[in-house]
Amino acid sequence: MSKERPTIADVATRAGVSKGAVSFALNGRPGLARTTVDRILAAADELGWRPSNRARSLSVSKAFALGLVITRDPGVLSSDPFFPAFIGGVESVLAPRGQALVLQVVAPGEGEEAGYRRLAQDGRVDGVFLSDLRHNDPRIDLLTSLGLPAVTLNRPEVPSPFPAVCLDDRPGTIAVVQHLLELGHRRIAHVAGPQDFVHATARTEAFVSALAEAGLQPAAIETSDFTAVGGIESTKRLLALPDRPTAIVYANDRMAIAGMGAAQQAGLRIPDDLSVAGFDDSELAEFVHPGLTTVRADPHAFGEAAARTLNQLIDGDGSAVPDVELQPARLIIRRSTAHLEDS
Amino acid sequence: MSKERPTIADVATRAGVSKGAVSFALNGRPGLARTTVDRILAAADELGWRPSNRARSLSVSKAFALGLVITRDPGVLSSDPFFPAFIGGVESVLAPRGQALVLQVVAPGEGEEAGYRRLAQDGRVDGVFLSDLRHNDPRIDLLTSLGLPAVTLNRPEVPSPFPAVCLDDRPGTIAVVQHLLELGHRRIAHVAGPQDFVHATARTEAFVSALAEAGLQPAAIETSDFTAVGGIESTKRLLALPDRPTAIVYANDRMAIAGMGAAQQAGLRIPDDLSVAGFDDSELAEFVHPGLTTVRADPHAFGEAAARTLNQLIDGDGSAVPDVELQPARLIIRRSTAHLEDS
DNA sequence: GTGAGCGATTAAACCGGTTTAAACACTCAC
DNA sequence: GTGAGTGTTTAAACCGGTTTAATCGCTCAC
Repeated sequence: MSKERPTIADVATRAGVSKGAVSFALNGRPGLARTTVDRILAAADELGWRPSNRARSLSVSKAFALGLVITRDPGVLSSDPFFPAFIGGVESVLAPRGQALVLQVVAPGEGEEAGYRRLAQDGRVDGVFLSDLRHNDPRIDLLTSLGLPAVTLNRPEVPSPFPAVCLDDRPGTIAVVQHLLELGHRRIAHVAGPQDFVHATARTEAFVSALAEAGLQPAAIETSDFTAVGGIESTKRLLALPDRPTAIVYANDRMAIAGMGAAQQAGLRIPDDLSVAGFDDSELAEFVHPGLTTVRADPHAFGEAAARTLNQLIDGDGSAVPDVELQPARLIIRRSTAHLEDS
Repeated sequence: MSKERPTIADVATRAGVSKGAVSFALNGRPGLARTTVDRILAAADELGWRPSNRARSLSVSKAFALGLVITRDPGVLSSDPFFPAFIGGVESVLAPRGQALVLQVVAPGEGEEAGYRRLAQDGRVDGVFLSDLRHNDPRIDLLTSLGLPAVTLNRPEVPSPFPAVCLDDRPGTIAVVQHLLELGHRRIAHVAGPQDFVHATARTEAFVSALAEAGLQPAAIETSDFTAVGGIESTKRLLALPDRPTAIVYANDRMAIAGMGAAQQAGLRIPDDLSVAGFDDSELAEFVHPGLTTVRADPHAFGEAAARTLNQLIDGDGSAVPDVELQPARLIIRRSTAHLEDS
C-alpha cells in the first residue's frame, strides 16, 4: 500500500486505457463508449483518485479559487458583522464546486493596489469580489487592466464592466426615518459613514430624502468613519448643539452602540431623552441596553449571490452577466427608539 | 507589444541561455557565472517576467499558501474580535513571501473534517492553523493522517506532533480576579466558555485557582457558549441566585456586554450593584456604558508568530520547531468594576 | 475487394516551471 | 599531448493533468 497519491497514469493503467481517455471520462466529454467510461470511473474510484488541482491549474490556466481583498484597518475590521456572514455565503457556493477562497486583509491606502496585483499576477484567483465599493473606485480600472474578472458589491454610479450584486440599503434607512417620524421626532440627526463609500452615501441620501418627503431638514449630519471612536465623537458634537436632536440615526451599529454609551455617559436616558437607531443588526444590537433599533440585511445571501454571479462571469462565454438585486434591508424595532416625550 | 505574459523560455531566449539557467539564476543556485546571472536577471527584468505560481506549484509540489479553517457558526463568528486581527498578523508574514491565505468557514460539526480533507487533498495549502483548539482535539490525528503540517494555537495537554504557539490567558484572568478581590468582592461568579475548548478551560481554571489562592470558592460557575444570548441566560441565572454574586467574570467580551445589558435591564446599576469584567478587549468594550474592564491580548502578534512558526515547519528539514510563547494577556481596568458597596 | 465514413481510442504535444545528468570549455600537471 | 579536474552550461526528463491530431477497427456502399 503505497502512500503516494495515485495519478491519472495509474488510473489509466488499471483501466487499461490511455491518460487521455481517463481525462475524457472524468470531464464527461463525448466520444467515449459508455462501457469504457464506466470502467475508467470504477478504476478511479477503486484507487481513490482525484485529479491534482495543481496539474489542472497549469494546463487549463485556471486557479479554481476566488479572491476577497478586504481593505480595512484590522482594528476597524474587528467586530464588523458583515464579512464573516458574507464569507459564509461565499463558501457555501464554492465548497461544492471544489473552489477555494483566498483572503487578503490590507490596511487602507497602503498595499491595496498591490494586493489585487499580486492576486492577479500570481494567478491565485480567477476573479475577485469588489467590496466596500467607493465612488470613482480606482479598483475598477485596475482590475480591468489586470484582466481580472470581478463582481461589485453594489453598483457604481458610472457604468462598470463588471456585474453588480446589489443590496439596497435605502429602504431600510427610509423605514428608520419614517419610524422616528411616527414617534413624533422632528429634530433627527445622522451620523454617516465616510462619503467615499457608495453604501455610506446611499444611506445618507436615503436619510435626507426620507426627511424631505416629510418636509423636514436633517437636524445635522455628522460624517464619521464607522468606528466606535468616531461614533462617540460625532455623538458628543451632536449633543452639544444648541438645538439638540431628539433622535440620531447612525450608519452602522458600532457607531450607534458607542454613541449610545456616550449619551448615557452624558447623563441622557435612552430612549426617553434620545432615540437611537443603528444599521446592520449586529449580534450585540439585540442585547445592549436598551436593545438597539436597527436595520437588518442578509450578508449570507449577499455572499451566495456574489459568488454565483462571479462564477457565471468566469465560466461564461463573454456575454453579459445580469446584475442581481437582493431583498432589501428591513427595519428591526427594539427599545432604543421611543415616542418623543414633550419637553 | 504582446499581451501574453512572458514565460521562462522568453527570458532564456533573450538572455541567450537555456531555461534551466534562468531557473538557476532566479533561485540563486550556485554554479552559474556571476556575469551570466546578471545578464539573465536583467533580461527577466526587461520582460517584466515573474515565474508562474501554477507551474512552480506543479513542479515543486507546493501550494505556496497556508490554510485557516474557522469552525464556527457564522452568526457566532460575527463580531469575534480575534480572527480579523489574527488574519492581519498572518498576512503581514505571508505577503512579503508571496504566499496566500486560504480561508474556510464551516459550521461546527458538519463539514469540519471535510474542510481539512479538501484543503489537503486538493493540495491547496502547505499547512494549516489549528485554531480554537479543543481537548483531545480530533483534528490532530486527522491532520497527521492527512500528512498536513500544522501549528496549534495554544498547547494541547497531550503531546502533539505539531509546534504550538501559545498566548497564556491565565495571567490576565488571574489579574481580573485579584483586581476584584482588591475591590472587596468576595462573591465572584464566572461565566465560562464551552469547556471543550482549551482556552475556555484555561480561563476557568485560572479563575478558580486565583480565588483559591485567596481562600475563596467561586460563587458560581456558569458554562456558556461565548455568544451574547448565552451570556444573557447565564447572567439571569446568576442574578437569580439566593446569594447573588457581587461580581461576574465573563470568559469573553461579548457575553460580558450582553450580560451587562441583562443586568441593567433587571434594574441593577453597574458597577454600583454589580461589577462586570470581560475578556478580549473588543472594540466596543471601551465604549459601552460603563466601559468594560477586560483583558487584552495581541491577536495580531499571535497571527504573525503562528505564520512564522508554520512556515518554519514547512520549510524545515524535519527537525523539531520550537514552541513559541507570546506576551500574556493583560488587565485593562475601566468603569464596569468598582469598590464593593457595603450592603 | 476496396475505399469512404465514422465512432472509439491513443500518442504526443503542451502548460511553465524545476532538477538531474551529461556535455562542454578550459586550466593545469605530468 | 593527454588525462584529470574544475567550473559553466545545457538538454532532457519530470510534475500531472488537458487537448489536438492521428490512428485504429468497423461497417457499409459500390
